[in-house]
Amino acid sequence: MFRLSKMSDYAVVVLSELGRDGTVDKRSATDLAAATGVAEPTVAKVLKLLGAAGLVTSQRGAQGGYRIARPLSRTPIADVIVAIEGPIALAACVDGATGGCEAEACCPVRGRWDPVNSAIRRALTDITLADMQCPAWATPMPQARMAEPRVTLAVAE
Amino acid sequence: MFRLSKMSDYAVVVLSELGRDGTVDKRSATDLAAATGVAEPTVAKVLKLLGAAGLVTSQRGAQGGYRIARPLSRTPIADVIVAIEGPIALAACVDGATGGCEAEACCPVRGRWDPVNSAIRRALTDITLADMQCPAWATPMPQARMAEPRVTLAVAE
DNA sequence: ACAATCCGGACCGCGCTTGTCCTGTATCGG
DNA sequence: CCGATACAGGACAAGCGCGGTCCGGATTGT
Repeated sequence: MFRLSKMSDYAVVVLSELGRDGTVDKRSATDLAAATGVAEPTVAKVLKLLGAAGLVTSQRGAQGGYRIARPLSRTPIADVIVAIEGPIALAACVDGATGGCEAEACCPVRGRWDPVNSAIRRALTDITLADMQCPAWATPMPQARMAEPRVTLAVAE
Repeated sequence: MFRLSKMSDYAVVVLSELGRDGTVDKRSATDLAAATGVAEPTVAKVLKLLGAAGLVTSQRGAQGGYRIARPLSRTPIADVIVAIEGPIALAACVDGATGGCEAEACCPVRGRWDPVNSAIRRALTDITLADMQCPAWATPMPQARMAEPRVTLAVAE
């Protein structure tokens, strides 16, 4: 599988809603939760992470809310994923995984995932959030089709 | 992160060892465990999965062992990942995730991960196991450097 | 100044992945 | 023919990260 966390999915949903057809309105977390159907605390958490990464700006206080920092077409998905999940890397032995594999006989293929990581990084920076927007329902949030055309995409199998 | 499971890493290590400089020798799981430094039960589990996917052939009984089905240059990493982790997909709502998100207000971006999945699939099929082999230590398994040059690869951050 | 409202950080339970072990089966050597 | 070796398949326990929730502090409008 590839287990991109569900949070990143939520982030894309929220950002898409927040930047729908170039809107720069201030939207509250509660409002976004209602519009996207995602639980409110979860939306708040996602927005928090996105704010820390600079993808959205926040306005506190009454009548406050969130605003997108850049248009969707200028926001590669890589940025969203990094904001939610941290640095993109494939290898298991990443960011000091408690002692580095095993002390003895350490990974013979250490660092060999680099070309793979680079390829994926490139793929993810080439696609922006705007590319993920379906022009059809870019306006009133249809919210119709339920659960059939899963994404899955088997490779070889 | 991207959380490619550690098992896939082991699979690459084991396959690389098994197909080192075009060898087609029969190797036992115990032998491979000793050569790679990975725990033997884990090696057995990985080899089992690889065998089910047809990436290695097995010979049971005394003097049995495993053999690679194809040279490393003909084995894209995508095959290995699919063998270990299952179909490659990024979205969270994959393979009937118990009711499909939430019944109501289902993912507004359903299916929008397709271009991302395609791009990653392409990147993973373009790189073979041979590309991950460092020509320098393709021969006697140096097993020297310990734990410094992590893979990590931050994207934007 | 008060109150409504919203952001920020901390916390905890659940599920998955990881790693191991055990039993059964097939093959080869003696 | 029998025993030893080595793979096959499943079940099982532990560790960890994710997901989801809550509460406190800050801020703005009235």
